Amino acid sequence: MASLREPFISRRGPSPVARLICPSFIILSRNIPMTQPARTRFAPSPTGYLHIGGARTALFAWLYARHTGGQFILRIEDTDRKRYVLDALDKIIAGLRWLGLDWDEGPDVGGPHAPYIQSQRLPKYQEAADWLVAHGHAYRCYCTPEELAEMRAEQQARKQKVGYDRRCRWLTQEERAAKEAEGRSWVVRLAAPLEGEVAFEDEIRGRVTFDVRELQDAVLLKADGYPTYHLAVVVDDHDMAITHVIRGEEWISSAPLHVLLYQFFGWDLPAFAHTPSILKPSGKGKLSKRDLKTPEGGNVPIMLHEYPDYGYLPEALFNFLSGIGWSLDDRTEIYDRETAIKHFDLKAINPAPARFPVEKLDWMNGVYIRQLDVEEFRRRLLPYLSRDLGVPEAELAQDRRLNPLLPHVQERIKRLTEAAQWVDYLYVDEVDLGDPQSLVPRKTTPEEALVILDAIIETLERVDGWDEETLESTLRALAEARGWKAGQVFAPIRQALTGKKVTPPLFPILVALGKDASLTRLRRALNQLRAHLEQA
RNA sequence: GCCCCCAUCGUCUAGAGGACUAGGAUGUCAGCCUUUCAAGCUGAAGACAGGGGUUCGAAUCCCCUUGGGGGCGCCA
Repeated sequence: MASLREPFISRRGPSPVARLICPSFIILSRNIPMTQPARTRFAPSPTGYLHIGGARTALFAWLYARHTGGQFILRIEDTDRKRYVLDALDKIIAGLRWLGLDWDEGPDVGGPHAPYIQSQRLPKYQEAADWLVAHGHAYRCYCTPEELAEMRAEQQARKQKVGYDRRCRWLTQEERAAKEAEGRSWVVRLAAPLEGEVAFEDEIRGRVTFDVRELQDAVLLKADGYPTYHLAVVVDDHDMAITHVIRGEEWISSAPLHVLLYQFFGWDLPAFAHTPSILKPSGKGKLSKRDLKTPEGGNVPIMLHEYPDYGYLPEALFNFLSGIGWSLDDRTEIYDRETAIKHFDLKAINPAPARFPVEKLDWMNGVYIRQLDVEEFRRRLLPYLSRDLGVPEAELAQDRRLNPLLPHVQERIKRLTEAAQWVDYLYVDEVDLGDPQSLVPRKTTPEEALVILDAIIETLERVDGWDEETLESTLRALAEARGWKAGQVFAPIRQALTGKKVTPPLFPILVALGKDASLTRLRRALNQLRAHLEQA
């Protein structure tokens, strides 16, 4: 039996973060020096996609590893075979990479503690479970799911506490032999102490204490031979020499279970940090992977892998996410990865749950878009433009008409998906002018508009040089000469060229369209307005 | 129901007993700029959940209440 323990002995000797915690009394050795490189991990389960709250937990774990110069590990917790979602893993990994998180060890990159997929580590958990049973820290439970359901129903009916009543814990050797002779299948349950306290020191919240009487004899090994989360996480975190267990606050309740397991195995305790959850924008409940699409009250997606599609920049999302529950200082909102790494600290995380501040994300994404140099903006934008305009990307890449417009589009959008609406008029043969009345500027009669349009066309036909400066000075001169306000001249042009009343600045549009196309559109508008007037 | 966690502008946050007339950001509103819309600039409104303590002094420490969140599975 001794040999079974062997694989679980720390490879690194006594950990500097050691905490010895026993029921009823607590001995703590505190204060991990910042200089200690941390090994953190993110351990998603492919039972669903990764939601944005989970992504932030991953982000914090990554930041801490990088801050301390340690390692970040990706581990897949796929011990639930019933709820496995086929494409979840791919989407999770793609999402994390897109966000800019990289791992030093993981299922796809390997590492000294491979495999990093729990379903491939089954013997380790089984050995661990056997060891616990052999040492009296766990026992086999032969109850069937039906029996347990019945038990729970009775407890509820009698308004008793609901939970496993430990009936199999007290079975005699003979009774056990009989159950096994029946061919009953069994699970392994933790034999939790009957009284005392378990406590651990949370990096974010300080000491958290539980009365062991609140604990259940939790299942560690399922009837199918797979471990539950509780066993697997402890065995793997120890085996992989994780120094800081960083996970969502929904795990606080089961943390004492894990502390007990460390203690039973005789392993050094890692540091724990339970990150606050991110609540739905409404504030009602935490974000969940069952929420799928966009949260109520917002048009922002919940699942990480959908963010690219919605036109968000990874560096913007990174910055944004890091700012929920943590802040760089008392005034800096925009900062890059390196700066975040430099300043990050688990202890500075605000333990209070936070709503998902939808509005702030769009603002920040806009800031990042504007920060891009135009070439980079163009490169990132093209796939979106292609998709939203229905124009092949190769064609767009050749299209030089886009160039004069790009800086103006960049200044106007918060998400890359909004770009198409600012340039779509370039990709139609004839613009839909709608009501000819829209060609008539404010405080202008239709007759006067006709005159203006006519004058514009005549002027532009004769203009020498088709660049922004020339066009602007020419048209302004026209307005001045005829006693029109600049807006009276610009508005009909905008409408004629784009069919819209809100567009990027006019002169870049004229340049983008070119002289011929511009004049064609202007003449067509003139004709429509004339026809409209004659009809009236 | 029981246990655990949490509580600063609408929202995200700074604040670890005196530097607080509570700072920043977002959102909102107003003004400037202006060819539309943006961007930018300027300004305004806007918070320490309530009640008890401790202290010369509390947003900061303690207790209670209230409110919110999480957990109580052979799910993670």
